[in-house]
Amino acid sequence: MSKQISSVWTREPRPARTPGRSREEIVRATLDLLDTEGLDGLSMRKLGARLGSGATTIYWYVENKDELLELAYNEVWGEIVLPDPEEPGWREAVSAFAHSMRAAMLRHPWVGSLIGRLPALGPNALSLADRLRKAFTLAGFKGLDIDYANAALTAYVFGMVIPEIAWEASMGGEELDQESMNETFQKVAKDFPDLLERVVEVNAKISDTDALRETSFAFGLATMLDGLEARLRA
Amino acid sequence: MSKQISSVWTREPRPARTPGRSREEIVRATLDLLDTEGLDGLSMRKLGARLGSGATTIYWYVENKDELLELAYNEVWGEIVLPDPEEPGWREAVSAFAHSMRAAMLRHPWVGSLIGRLPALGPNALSLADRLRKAFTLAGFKGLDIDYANAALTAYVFGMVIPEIAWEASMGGEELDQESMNETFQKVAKDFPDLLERVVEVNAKISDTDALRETSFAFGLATMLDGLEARLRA
DNA sequence: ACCTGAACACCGTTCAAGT
DNA sequence: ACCTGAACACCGTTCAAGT
Repeated sequence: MSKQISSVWTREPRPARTPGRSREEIVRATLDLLDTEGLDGLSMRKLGARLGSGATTIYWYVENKDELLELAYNEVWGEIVLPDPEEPGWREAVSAFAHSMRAAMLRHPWVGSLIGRLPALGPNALSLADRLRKAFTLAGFKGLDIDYANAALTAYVFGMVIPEIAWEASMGGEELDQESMNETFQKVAKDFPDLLERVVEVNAKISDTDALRETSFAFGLATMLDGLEARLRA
Repeated sequence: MSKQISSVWTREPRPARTPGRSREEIVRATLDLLDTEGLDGLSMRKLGARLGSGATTIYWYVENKDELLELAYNEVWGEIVLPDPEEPGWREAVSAFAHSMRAAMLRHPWVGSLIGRLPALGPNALSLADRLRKAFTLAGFKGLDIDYANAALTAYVFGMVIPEIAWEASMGGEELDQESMNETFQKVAKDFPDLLERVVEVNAKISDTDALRETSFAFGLATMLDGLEARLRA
């Protein structure tokens, strides 16, 4: 028993006699709290209250708050769908996976702050990695390239969605109309006239921010997949 | 004056008479504290102590802690280098940028938790976006494709490095030898024999984790750039 | 085996008061 | 104009004590 990574998943879980409370129940409440009140809204005391127990009861089921977050994190991974790559072809399967991953992250924006802090070692994350590996193997990748392709694709999704989440958060949940958007940029980007002009121009042309983001996501995804296909031919 | 995004950069800064203390000095101290003690190590009280003042003095220069973090975040963007794309060609310039961005993030791992929480509206981020736009314009991208290319590339870098940071953090600064690495995975991935076998195999072959990560980064970067070039030809 | 409340050592932020 | 300390409303976590 040498040094280990600190994670819920490296510890043996409690036998889970499940008398009244259970780890399952706690995770569900945690997810609830995170989804409604965000990462800052989650505290052991609030969680305890929601479970009708003392805050410190939770420490019986979980070593600390980070473990709780790892458990919740794992649930998000469980929501991501990867279709069977045999049937529609690997590119379609992987593309659907990417969109599903983006949707899951946007549904649970608090993951944006977790990805840089907690490792994804839960069964759901590993299962997905396993299936993604199979998709890329089927595509024709060999050896380490399978893992590289894996990493590259998920990295792209992470990297697109994480700043999306930050953007959403900074608007505090309120929709920003086009005018105040431009006002903000005028203030912020006044030393970068080219950039500013560009943003105002785009804003004028495209009113639906969500659609723009989706298009941008699709562009980069197609680009990444094209690149992967090119590597397959080489 | 309609609704604005909440950010340091949308407020007029203090006149900055700079008698004793200054925003500059505070930002430097903040960076110091973040780099040595991490995001959790930064508190207004500790920062005040480091500046030889009361904790609440900082609130004269900054509205709240998030603004402080935005200021620090901006500094990191300032460290990223983007070579003149005219000279070595856009692909080389953009590639150097990506590596420089990764290096800056690894130097300041706390950014990993910020990217999903704070918008990057500081002058350094905008200046970089401006220059990156120019590089992609020079490459031959037109209209919105310039912005899409921009987003895709930076997303890739973000997405690769952020989990790298999480991984590093979860090892608590200690190097993990190969054996305990395998031990960890055996515990965690016991339900995914293929994945497990693969990881152990790779670990046996490649001892230098840093080098593996760099290779993986280079692979995805090349893939993304290939994809972008393909789009240019289309 | 499970749950509790008190207690400890922290937080960010407000604000009246000082110079 | 700038800085202060006290105070408020929180935190995560430990631990002796309860059932």
